[in-house]
Amino acid sequence: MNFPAVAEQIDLLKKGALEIISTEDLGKKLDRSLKTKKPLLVKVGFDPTAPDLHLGHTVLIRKMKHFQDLGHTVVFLIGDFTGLIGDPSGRNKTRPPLSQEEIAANAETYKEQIFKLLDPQKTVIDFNSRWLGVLTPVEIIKLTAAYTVARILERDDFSKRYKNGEPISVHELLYPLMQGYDSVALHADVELGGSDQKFNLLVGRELQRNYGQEPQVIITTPLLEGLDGIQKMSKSLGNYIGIHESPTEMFGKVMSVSDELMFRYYELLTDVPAREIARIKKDIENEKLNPMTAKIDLAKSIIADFHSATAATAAEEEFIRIFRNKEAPADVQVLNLNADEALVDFIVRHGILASRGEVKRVHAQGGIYIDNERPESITVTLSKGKSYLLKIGKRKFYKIKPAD
RNA sequence: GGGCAGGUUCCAGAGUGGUCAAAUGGGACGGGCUGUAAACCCGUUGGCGCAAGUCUUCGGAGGUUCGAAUCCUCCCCUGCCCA
Repeated sequence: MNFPAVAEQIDLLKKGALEIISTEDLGKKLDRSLKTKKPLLVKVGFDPTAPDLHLGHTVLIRKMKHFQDLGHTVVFLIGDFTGLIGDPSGRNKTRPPLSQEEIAANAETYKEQIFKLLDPQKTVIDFNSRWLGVLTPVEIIKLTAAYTVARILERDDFSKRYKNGEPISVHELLYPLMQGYDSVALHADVELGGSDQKFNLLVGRELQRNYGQEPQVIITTPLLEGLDGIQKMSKSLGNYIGIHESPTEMFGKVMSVSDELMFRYYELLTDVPAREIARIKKDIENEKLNPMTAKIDLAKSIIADFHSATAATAAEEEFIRIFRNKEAPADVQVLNLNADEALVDFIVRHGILASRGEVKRVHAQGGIYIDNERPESITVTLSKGKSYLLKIGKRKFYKIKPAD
């Protein structure tokens, strides 16, 4: 394996990374790997719970990919043992233990999702129950002796809970130690994680030192802002783009992102070099480039990652058709009409809008179109045997026609 | 077991006997503008009804009252404190 020069490697690894502890150590490790032709072992831990990844998660996965592209070994570690504790950061709920079957099934789901970005040939999948599950009590005591309570309580969420007099179970304190022990067991050279994982990653360093190993370098990735540009992308906030979404959905969602947030997405969700991003930004400021064009390119790049370049182009054409040319999309949902029916009734019956009141409202605001014209009244009759194009707002299109 | 604070429309959060379908903010939706589903501006945001109006809604069940989200009783749930 031929590795690129160290400086070049660091350049790539730095992009979109929040923090590297330390860049110097990273340089040394890369340098050594270059000389010995031995790839670095890069560890990234994931929860064993059913994954449903969105672009926020891919920031980290992309960083894994960077290591792979540079020829290093990436271990995708499923925390099936630590999952029994549940990382207390966030909430302090103990998780119900998952069965072997569930864990295996979740691992499959993970694979199917991460291999959209990662190279299956170069990805090692491992489970930490392999070594944590066989630790003896003596070994566990040795592990717990390697770290002090005061240090663990430094962790932000622990200290907050402690100060507020909220309960902290003893086993929760073990979580960072167990995760750190993973690094010992794997002899990890590098561990990647989201910025919220910083503390745990640092514990890995300490433990490795304690077990006579060279401490791992840690790289944290930032939390990606959601579509609103303010809160972090999450499923529960509904401000996410899921990696399973259709190209059309993805395209639209990317286009709905503010021009400002677009650059952030460029940085964290594409492999466009930092230099190039800066150029795009400048061109937009100088009005040499239309922000919309840049946003279209971004959307296409993201879609190409999870679908294909062809799908990306198709999504673009569709978008332009609908929003610039204000035409109907290529594939319009077809609804059948077999008897005369008032417009309102038709809309409500098909659940397009929730109630007659809502139809009334939207109509009053000029949001209902039949064959591109605003009907006088919502009680106009749709005649059987005829075809209509119904448009509600800017995005909902329906073709009404008799059943075949 | 005891104490305290709470449970309001999609969310947050006002409202403490009529003027409350319920302030305000967020979100969502619609319109305008635009090379973007950017930004910005305006509007809408319980059901039925063309409307007047009417029905259902403020944790649950009862009750007081001409009238309750607002008062009383019991119950359920959440958070914190004490034991």
